[in-house]
Amino acid sequence: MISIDTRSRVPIYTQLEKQIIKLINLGVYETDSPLPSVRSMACELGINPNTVAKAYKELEQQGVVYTVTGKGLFVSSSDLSSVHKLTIKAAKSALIDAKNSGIDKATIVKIINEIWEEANND
Amino acid sequence: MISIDTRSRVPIYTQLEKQIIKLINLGVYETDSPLPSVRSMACELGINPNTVAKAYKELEQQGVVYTVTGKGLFVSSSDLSSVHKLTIKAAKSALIDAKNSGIDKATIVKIINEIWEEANND
Amino acid sequence: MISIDTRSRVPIYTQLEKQIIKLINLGVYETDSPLPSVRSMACELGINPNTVAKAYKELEQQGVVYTVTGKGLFVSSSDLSSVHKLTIKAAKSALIDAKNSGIDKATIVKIINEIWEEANND
Amino acid sequence: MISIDTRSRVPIYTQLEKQIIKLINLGVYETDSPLPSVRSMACELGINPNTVAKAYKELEQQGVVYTVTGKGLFVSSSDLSSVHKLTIKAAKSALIDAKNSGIDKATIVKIINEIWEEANND
DNA sequence: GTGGTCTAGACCACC
DNA sequence: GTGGTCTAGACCACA
Repeated sequence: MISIDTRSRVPIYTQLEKQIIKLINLGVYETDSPLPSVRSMACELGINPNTVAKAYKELEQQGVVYTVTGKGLFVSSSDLSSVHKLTIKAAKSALIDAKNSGIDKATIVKIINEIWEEANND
Repeated sequence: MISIDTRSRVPIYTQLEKQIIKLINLGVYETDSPLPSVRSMACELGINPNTVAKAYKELEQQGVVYTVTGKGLFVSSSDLSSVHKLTIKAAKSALIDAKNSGIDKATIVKIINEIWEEANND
Repeated sequence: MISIDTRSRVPIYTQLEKQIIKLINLGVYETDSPLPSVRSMACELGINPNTVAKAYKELEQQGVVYTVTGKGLFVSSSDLSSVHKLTIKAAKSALIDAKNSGIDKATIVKIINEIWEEANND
Repeated sequence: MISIDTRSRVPIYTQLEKQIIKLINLGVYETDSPLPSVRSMACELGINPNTVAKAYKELEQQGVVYTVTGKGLFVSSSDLSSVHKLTIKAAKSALIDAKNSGIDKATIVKIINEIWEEANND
């Protein structure tokens, strides 16, 4: 379910973080359920356990998950607000980038309408 | 006209690239007109000439500017569409992520209005 | 009477130790009276008996309780002064740090009042 | 100026963080001046550069220092408020610990008076 | 030169 | 079993 591109310039632990957040959003990892252990995740992805641990620790600092000593990492509840904040922050950053490139507001609004209209057809 | 934040995690040459593209959009740097020389730009911004050279080189690779040997760098007649496509693609991706997280369309629209309203004051 | 926060970074056995000391101070556990057995304590708190045993063992090493073979653990007649000395030493060290940082005495007094005022409601 | 106890149970990077904060408080590391580089600090203390990097990164997340890419780490200004917050937090934590151990408010107040009265004699 | 990332492998504390 | 810390050493991006 998680794919890592070791050749990408974006750090592996960052890729992991983003994909875990996505999976939490999609409900694959449920509130108060454990994430895969550092070792098993590392083994599955073929990367170093330290790298997984780094991603996990950052997620904990962001309030997305919490540690139970000796048991593992669990998805934090709190209405997923931490996750939402991160997602919104990322979107805002991309939009500011667009504005600074001189992209028209109308262009962006059009894109948004496209994205959310599809949802209405569900 | 160009401001560099040395404390930012965004590389200086990237900041420079983005701001030059913005200035071209605004018409400050006109088609077939020369950009400031590497040395003068570096001096003005108080940064290393190598850094300016790197930004210029990337802009040339993107087709935004072209070199005239012995004369300097000139703004290409290209409509920047290729550069914009990348930026738009990134923004779209972030927005789709937001939608998938269950974030409200209204929330996004509000953010967009915030970002572009500042621009209306120009 | 004892509450354990499994999510806390403070080890469970440490939480247990501190709360037992507090209860002895409050007179809930009286001198030469027995503490709950490892098993019953573990069961009541929903934690591992090994963890309770570890806390009990440390309390014994600190002289807070003593073992009567075959009967259990009893509250020592010690006045806890040795345990308190350690805590006071730690607090004093933190306060000196604060002073050296140029933090105002009033700020500290205010914090103390906040902390102990809650206690007055007991 | 910095001493590390590798045999202590408190992590090396935590010891480093605390001592750096102390040195900033004492004015040894001045605002907008660079900290020793990761490598030189590691060499001087006889520890691994990664460990130093970990301490530095945490300090940055706490807003105590900022990174200038390719240049190094610099002491953040902002009236040292970040540093103060950390120091106060540590003191508060120690005081709560003391209260929970059943230590009297009067005892603490006495300690505070001792500490700050010495200052008046300077 | 600087910090940042990653790996490999060791050891520890906690449960 | 779990996560946390530390080391040794490699490689990269940035200025």
